[in-house]
Amino acid sequence: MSSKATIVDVARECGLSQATVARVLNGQKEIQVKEKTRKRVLSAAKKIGYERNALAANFRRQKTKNIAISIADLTNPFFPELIKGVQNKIREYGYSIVQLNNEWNPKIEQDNFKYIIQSRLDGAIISPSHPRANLKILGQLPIVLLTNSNEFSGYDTIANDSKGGMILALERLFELGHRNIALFTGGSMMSAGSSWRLQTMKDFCSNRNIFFSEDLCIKCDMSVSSLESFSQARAAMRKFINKDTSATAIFASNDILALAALHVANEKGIKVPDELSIIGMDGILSGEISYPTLTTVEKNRSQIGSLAAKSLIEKIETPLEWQTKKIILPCKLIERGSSGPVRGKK
Amino acid sequence: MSSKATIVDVARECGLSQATVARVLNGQKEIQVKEKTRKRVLSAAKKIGYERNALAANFRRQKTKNIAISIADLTNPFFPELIKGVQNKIREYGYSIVQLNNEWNPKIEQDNFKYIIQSRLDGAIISPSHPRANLKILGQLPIVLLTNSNEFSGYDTIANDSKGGMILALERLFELGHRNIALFTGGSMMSAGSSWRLQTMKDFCSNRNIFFSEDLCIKCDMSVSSLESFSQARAAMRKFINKDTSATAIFASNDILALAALHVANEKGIKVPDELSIIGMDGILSGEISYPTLTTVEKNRSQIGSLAAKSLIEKIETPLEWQTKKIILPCKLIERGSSGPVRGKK
DNA sequence: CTTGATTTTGATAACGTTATCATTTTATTA
DNA sequence: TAATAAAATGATAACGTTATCAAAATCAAG
Repeated sequence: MSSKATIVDVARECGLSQATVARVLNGQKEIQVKEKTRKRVLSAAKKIGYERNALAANFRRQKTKNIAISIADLTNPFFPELIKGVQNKIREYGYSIVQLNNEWNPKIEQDNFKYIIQSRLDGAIISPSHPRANLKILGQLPIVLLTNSNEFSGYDTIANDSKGGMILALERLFELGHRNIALFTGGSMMSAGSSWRLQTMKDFCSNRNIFFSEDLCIKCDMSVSSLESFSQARAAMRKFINKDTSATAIFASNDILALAALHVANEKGIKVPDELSIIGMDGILSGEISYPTLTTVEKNRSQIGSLAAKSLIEKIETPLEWQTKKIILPCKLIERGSSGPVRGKK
Repeated sequence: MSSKATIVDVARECGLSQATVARVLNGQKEIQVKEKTRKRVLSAAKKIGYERNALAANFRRQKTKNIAISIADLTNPFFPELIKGVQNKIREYGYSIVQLNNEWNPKIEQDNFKYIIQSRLDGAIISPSHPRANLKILGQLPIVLLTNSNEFSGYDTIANDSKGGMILALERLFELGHRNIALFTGGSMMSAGSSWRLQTMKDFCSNRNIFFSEDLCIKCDMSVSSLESFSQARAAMRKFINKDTSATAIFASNDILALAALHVANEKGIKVPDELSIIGMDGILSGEISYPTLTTVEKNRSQIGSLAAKSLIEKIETPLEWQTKKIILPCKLIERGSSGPVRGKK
C-alpha cells in the first residue's frame, strides 16, 4: 500500500534524519538543504512511493489550505461562474474549495458555519442566505461576504452595484426615446429588494419629468426555482399586456423576468424591439441565446469571485491590519436585440 | 479565544477523564455513557466554548469525511444540478464536498487527483476530462466515474443512456410523420461522440427505410464555452438552411445546438414547429424559456448525482465486496413547443 | 590551521483526537 | 451477601507531520 509510507520510512531508506526529509519534501522553498541530500531524499521518496499525508500536516499546523464557499443554491446561474473565479484565483496560492449549499435554509446555513469552524477551514466566502444571517459563530475567522446589504457592517463585502446598473438601463431607454417605462420586479425573500427598485424608478422618472405610476409596475412572486419564477412571471406579464398598452419599454430586475416578458411578447405577436423594448439584469446564458437576444445589465461574476478570493487570502495570510473593505463593482449595459428606439405600436 | 478549548480542558472543567469526554462529545451514538455524566460533560463543554477540532480527529482516524467531485467546468449547466444531487445525498451521511475543476486540462486534472490522495479524501466522484484520463494515481481509492465510455472497465460508472435517448427522439419524429430528419452534431474533444451519433442515425434510418445522407448532417466545431458553441452552431445552421430545404426536422445532439437552430429559424422566418421541428438533448434551462420552448431529450442530473453519491458511500463504508457496478439511466423525451407533426413548408 | 560565523543536519517535543486496554462501578443472580 | 457479569469510566499510546532548539559540518578570514 504505497500511500502508507511516511516521512520516517523515507528517512530510514535514505539514512537521513526525519527532519531533513521533511525539509526536502514539505518545506518551503527558502529552506536551506544541500543539493546532494535533496536528491538522496527525493529518490528514496520516489522509491518507496511516499505521498505526503496532508491530514497530519494540516493537523500539526492547524491550517487546512481550504476555504469554504457558502451559497444558497448552486443551480442559480450566478454562482458557478463566481466559484470559477474564486477557484482560478486561489489555485495560485495553493488553496482548495469546500463547497457548501444551504438551499435557502438558515438552519442548514448555520450547520455549514459550524462545519467551517470545526473543520478549521482557513476562511470563507459567504453569500448570506438572508440579510440577517447569523455570522457570530464564525468568530474571528477571515471571511468575505458577497452582498451589498448594509446590515453587515464590520465585515468585508463585495457585490455589484445593482442600483447603478438599473440606472444605466433606464438612462439608455430614456435616450432611445422611451417615456413610458414599466418596471418588472419580483418580491423576493430579500423583501428589501423590490422596494429600492421601485424607489429608484420613481426617483429616475421624477428627475426626468416622465410619467410613472404603480400601474407601470409589474410584480410577481419570485420562487427559489428559476423555472417557477419564469412561469409566474409569464402570467404576470400576460395580465399586464392585456391591461396596459402605453408602455414602450420594460426594465426587468432580472433576466428570467425579462425573458418571460419577451416570451409573452413573442406569443402575442408584439414585435421586440420595434414595439416593445426589454432590458433585463444579470447576464445569464439564456439571454444570449434567446430570440431576439436580450439586452441586459450584466453583473460581474467571475471578477467578483476572484476579487473575493484575493481579499480573503490577503486576510488569511496577513492578519495584521483590520480595515474593513467594501467593494462595489459597476455593472455594464450589454445592448443586444431586445432594445431599440421607440417606434409606433401596432 | 473560544475555539482553542480542547477535550482536555473540558475534562478538567468537569472532573472527568479525557476519554469519557471524548465519548460524549465525538463518540458514536451506540457508545455507553451515563446520562448524568453526559450532562456534566455537555454543560462543561458549553461553558468553556468547546468546538470539536475536526483536524485532529481526521488525522487520528485518517478519514476526512470529505469526498472530491472532479469535473471539467462548473459553468457547464450539467454539473451544478449533479453536484446538488450529490450534496443532498451525502449530507445524510455527514460527508462534505471538495470541488475540483480542471478546465478540460489533463495536467490540472492530474494535480487534482494528487491532491485527492494527499488530502486523504475518502473517495471521489469523477467526470473524466477525456476518455483516457489516467486514474492510476488514485490507487485503491473508492471512486465512481460519470461516464458511459467503455474505456474504464473495472471502475464503477454511472451515466445517461444517450444513445437510447437519441432513438427516443428519432422515433417520435418518425411517428409525427417526419421522413427527412437532419442530424446536428458537434465534433467535440470526445471525438468518439459524434461518430456513434452518426452511426445511430444511419441505423435508425435504414431500419425505417427513410432517406439519410451525410448532407443531412450539420456539423460544427464545439468549443468548451457554451456561448462560442452557440455562435459556431448558428453559422453552421445558416449554411445548412441556405443549402437544404428538404429536412422537416432536426435532431441536435445538445440543447445549445438545438437552440442555435431555433434561433436561426426565427431569424429566417421559418415557423417552428409548423415548418420545422427541432429536438435537442440535455434539458437546460434556456430550452424551457426559449420561444418556442424546446422539445428535448432530458438527461438525468440530480438523480445521477445522488446515485453516484450513494454508490460511493457504500464503497467507502463497506469496502468488502468488489463488484463493479455500471449504471445507465434512461433519458426522457420532454415534448415542448419546438416539435410537431409535419406540415407544409412555406 | 584556528577561530568564529554560517550553513546544514539531527533529536525530539508537541498538536488534539481516537482506540485500546485496564480499572472501577453498577447491576444481576444464586 | 457473595460471586459474577455487565456497564461505565480512566490511563495512555498512538497517528505523521512541523517547529524548535541543539549539534555537527562547512566556510571565511586572519
